[in-house]
Amino acid sequence: MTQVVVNGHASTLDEVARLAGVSKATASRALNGRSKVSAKAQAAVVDAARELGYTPNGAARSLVMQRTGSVAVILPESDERVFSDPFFARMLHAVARSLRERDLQLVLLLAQPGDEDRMLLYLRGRYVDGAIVASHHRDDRLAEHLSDLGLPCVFIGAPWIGAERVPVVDSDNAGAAAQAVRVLIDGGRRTIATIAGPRDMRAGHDRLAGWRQELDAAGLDSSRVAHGDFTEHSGTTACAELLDADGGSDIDGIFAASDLMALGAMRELGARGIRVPDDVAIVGYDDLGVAERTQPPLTTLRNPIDQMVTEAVRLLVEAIAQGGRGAPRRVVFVPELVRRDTV
Amino acid sequence: MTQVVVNGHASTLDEVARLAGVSKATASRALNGRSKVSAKAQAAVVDAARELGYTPNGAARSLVMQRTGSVAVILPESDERVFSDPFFARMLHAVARSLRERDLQLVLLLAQPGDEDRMLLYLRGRYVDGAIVASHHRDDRLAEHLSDLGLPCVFIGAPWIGAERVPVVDSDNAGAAAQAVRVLIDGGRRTIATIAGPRDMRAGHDRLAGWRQELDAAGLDSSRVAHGDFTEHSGTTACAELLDADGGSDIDGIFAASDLMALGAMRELGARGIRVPDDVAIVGYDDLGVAERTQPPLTTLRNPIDQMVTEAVRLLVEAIAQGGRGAPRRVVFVPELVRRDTV
DNA sequence: AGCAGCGGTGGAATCGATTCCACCATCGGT
DNA sequence: ACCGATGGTGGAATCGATTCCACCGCTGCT
Repeated sequence: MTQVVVNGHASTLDEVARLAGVSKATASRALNGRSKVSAKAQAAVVDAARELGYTPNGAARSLVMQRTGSVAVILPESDERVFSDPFFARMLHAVARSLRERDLQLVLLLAQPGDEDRMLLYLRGRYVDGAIVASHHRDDRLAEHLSDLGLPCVFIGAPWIGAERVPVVDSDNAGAAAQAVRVLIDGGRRTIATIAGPRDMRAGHDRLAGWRQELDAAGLDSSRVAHGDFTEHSGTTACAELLDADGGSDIDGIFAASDLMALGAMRELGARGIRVPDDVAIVGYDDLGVAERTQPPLTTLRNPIDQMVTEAVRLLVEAIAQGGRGAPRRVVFVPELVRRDTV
Repeated sequence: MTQVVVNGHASTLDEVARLAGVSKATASRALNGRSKVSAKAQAAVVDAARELGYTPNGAARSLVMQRTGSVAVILPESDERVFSDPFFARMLHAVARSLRERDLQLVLLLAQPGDEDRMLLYLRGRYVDGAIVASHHRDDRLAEHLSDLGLPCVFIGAPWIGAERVPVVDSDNAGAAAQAVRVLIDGGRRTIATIAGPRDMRAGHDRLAGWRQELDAAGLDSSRVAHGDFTEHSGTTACAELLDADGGSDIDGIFAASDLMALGAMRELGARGIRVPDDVAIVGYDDLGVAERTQPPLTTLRNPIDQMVTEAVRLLVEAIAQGGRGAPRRVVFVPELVRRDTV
């Protein structure tokens, strides 16, 4: 590799052009390859660029192109959650792959609770061409802000506020929860509790609603609810709460709104000598690896993260190409039931 | 909040100035507050800016200022590892806090194994003012590349190659490992094994070296080594390997190079009916939360992540201010032993 | 009254790229 | 031999901010 002569500062296109004996215009054309350049000029420019270790200045380039070549992934979530929940790991992995294919740089913005303002400033500064937003809370006005901003964006999971103003890729949380309940009922269970997610999150809310709706439709009791926060520990606590409530010992089925909570619940059941699935059947949600490794392996609903992400990136790229015009679209995927041994 | 009239495009300083009835120069001064502006002009500009929902264009600004106001955190690590290892969570949390205090935007770059080139292109494009690099592998030439680039950077944990060319904030892994061994010896243990980290990572290598050196100094056997990859599962496997080797049943002390591996080892010991610390004493490494919650609570070495990060950010800001000149500094923190109940 | 000094101000240069537009060869066709 | 395409090229405008520098009108001093 012929290497770089830096004399203190990064080299500019002007220097490359001078060294190659052509104008800036020709140098730019030679490097970007859009327009025709003579073979001789082409070679001279490429050599000069290599010799000087030239890389275009991003600021200058995006100033004139109105494009930065990078997109933000925004996680409006405390960072403990981001790093403890396998959902995010899987999602980021998929986003990274998807963006790589399209030659875009991923910029991850961790939006701390108190820090939204700086983040918005960053986005309004047009440091990125667009944004993908995943999972957020009830009182979050991010959708409106982004929509006001005119910054192309796609939400993974519908926001509480302003969902109609932005493109959304979602999964049918309520339908999936109903599916889980149906499986439990079909397995002969009649007293079905749920360990629900946080009330202020879409996924938590909708899965609870689906559970309730399906039980009501079947004429069964839909009052046995305990809330967790999707973590294993909260699953254990919630399960204990359910079992200790009036008539808790009647419970013969549990729908947990995440696999981690299901795992926590199974630990609690195990500790009390309650057998799964003999005494209590249990269905989780997500299927991101944990479910296969529980004892026994967990029946769950596969969260179609990869598909959602692929679609989200497709929509975002489309929106960027259109300059943000075009009606907000909405795509919904349906989670698939994965039968294992807990039901 | 008076809101924003967007007529398709983001508003510019020129528009603000016109609306306020002043020149661009005065408008800029009023908004940045560096130089004196009359109270009247000041108010007019601020009002106009609010009315138009003005935010400076980042590209234009950093083009002239030679400064972007954001710094990259580079994790040259597969993203499964990034999201499964609590080390990264804690580190990012600390970095985010530290940067927030200094009004810098954090940009997280996940450097996939095959993706370094795009990342380097991004860095050479000067989209960020500096970079913090954490944890990386043996064959990684990132330090050299960054040094060639002239981009201010700080490494957390010394890189294998080119460490002398970049500022480094490190912890004394070898010294800490030696400390662990000493505690085990002082507790009367004589057959001390280690579950080491990956050979191709600094932390793995140095902790192993410290363990060996201290045992050699004490005239004890330093041949009982099994390697893991810092995860819980690998700890279980490595522990089984140690116990099943020749004379494995003599082992009465284990130093694990991470708490997660220590946890995995304890599970294996438990499964075999070997008591901790009665039969085998064990010391972990990291103390990022897991260690307090093991059964019994784990004696370990506290990885001084918060301090390292704070110092790294300090050094980086300094380097940015100096324009990257100044000799690369090196700061080393000493992990502290946290006594709990496994030794 | 005259002049230095200072708070404010606007015009113009600057950062480093892309791209429009005008221009000049050269070539092929009649 | 002339005329219109072409294919390449460079000068200059452009993107949107910051900042240098020249300048203006005051005040306050001698």
